[in-house]
Amino acid sequence: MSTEVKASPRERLLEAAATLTYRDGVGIGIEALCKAAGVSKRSMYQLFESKDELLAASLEERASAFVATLLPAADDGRSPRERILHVFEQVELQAGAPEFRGCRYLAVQIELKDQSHPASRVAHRVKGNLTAFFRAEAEHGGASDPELLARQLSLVFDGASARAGIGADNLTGLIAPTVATLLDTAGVR
Amino acid sequence: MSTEVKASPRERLLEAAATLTYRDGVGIGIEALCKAAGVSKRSMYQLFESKDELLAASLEERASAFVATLLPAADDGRSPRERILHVFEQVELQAGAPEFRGCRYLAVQIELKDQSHPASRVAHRVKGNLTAFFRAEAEHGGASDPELLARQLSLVFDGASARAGIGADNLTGLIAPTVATLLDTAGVR
DNA sequence: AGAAAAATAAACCGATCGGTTTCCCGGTCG
DNA sequence: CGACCGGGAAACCGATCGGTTTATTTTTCT
Repeated sequence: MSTEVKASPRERLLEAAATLTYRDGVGIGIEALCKAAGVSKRSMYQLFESKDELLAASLEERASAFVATLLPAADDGRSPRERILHVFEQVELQAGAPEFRGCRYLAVQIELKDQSHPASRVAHRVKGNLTAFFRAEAEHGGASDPELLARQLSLVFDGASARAGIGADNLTGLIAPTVATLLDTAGVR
Repeated sequence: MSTEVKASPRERLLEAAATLTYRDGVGIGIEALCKAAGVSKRSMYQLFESKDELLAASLEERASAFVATLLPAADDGRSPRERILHVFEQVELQAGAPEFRGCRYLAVQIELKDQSHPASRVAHRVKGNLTAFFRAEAEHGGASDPELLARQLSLVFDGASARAGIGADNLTGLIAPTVATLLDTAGVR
């Protein structure tokens, strides 16, 4: 029993940053982050250049969990249509949790406004990857216009998670028929 | 020519608040708002109880312009389908402007996170009104499930403006076919 | 045990936050 | 003229911001 019974300061900081910025916004203070992580500011600034970099790194680290949670396994036997629907089933599932606040990557970009901010860049990349997944599946599924379908699905993804995040809609019975309609129209059976 | 050659301090404050919070976020300082409005903090705090109330009031005031810009005239001769499409044409138009940053009401709610914040409540109401418009038109247009269609359209509205606002998509050729697909499926010709 | 390295807590920095108060100037009255 | 008064400029308040530094403790290594 030698391997990592406890998380490293770095991991704890990334975790705290991800959790607290998601709940309270990027305006959360460094002091609060360090306190939550049980790490001194001094150590934090040896591990990260700045708050901006910590924020960007925490989004980066969460990216793998993001895709792991949403995307289906790379080679499961299911059809492109089923694989796409799987993503939205996961969104609806997450939206049920009371602490759900929408897609963190969208929220960070909206809060920061500055597209050149390191964290905004990470967020932009992660969202680009999701769109790329949709496009690949759309192509594989024989969509009439894979690029269009991918953009439509990304739009629905962001719209759904945003509206659920602000409590404007609980998504029940909304996502599945909407996505199905788009898939049908695109010719993805 | 006696009526309002210049805006009142109150109007200037509301305008400055709307402009600056839209560009820089709700974290913008009171000092900057007052400076931009050409009003002293002293006067500002005589006109508004707090920053929160100023923010809420500025959103409230912008609400009429919001609906005036997006919604068609109440009694133009067009069909429900055309009236719904009109809204999204306006969104696509606005998204072309370089300073466009997505729907301000959605942004405010995401930034504040607190749903009980006065400004969040105003935002929630305004968005509810838009959904109500969609629902009314959906009913009038004979949609098979007006409530579902209204939620779908709201979802597309928020998704589209959010993604355009963060520079993830320029919406060109995206909204019209998407909305048309939803309208078709709902049976709104 | 004792030197060396690392990590902590906390003081500190200048700047800014939302909000209050003081001061002072320019009008408008009697 | 002189008393008044609204409002602007700016000082001021305690709190917090991101970030640095000091001093002390804890850990590690020999």
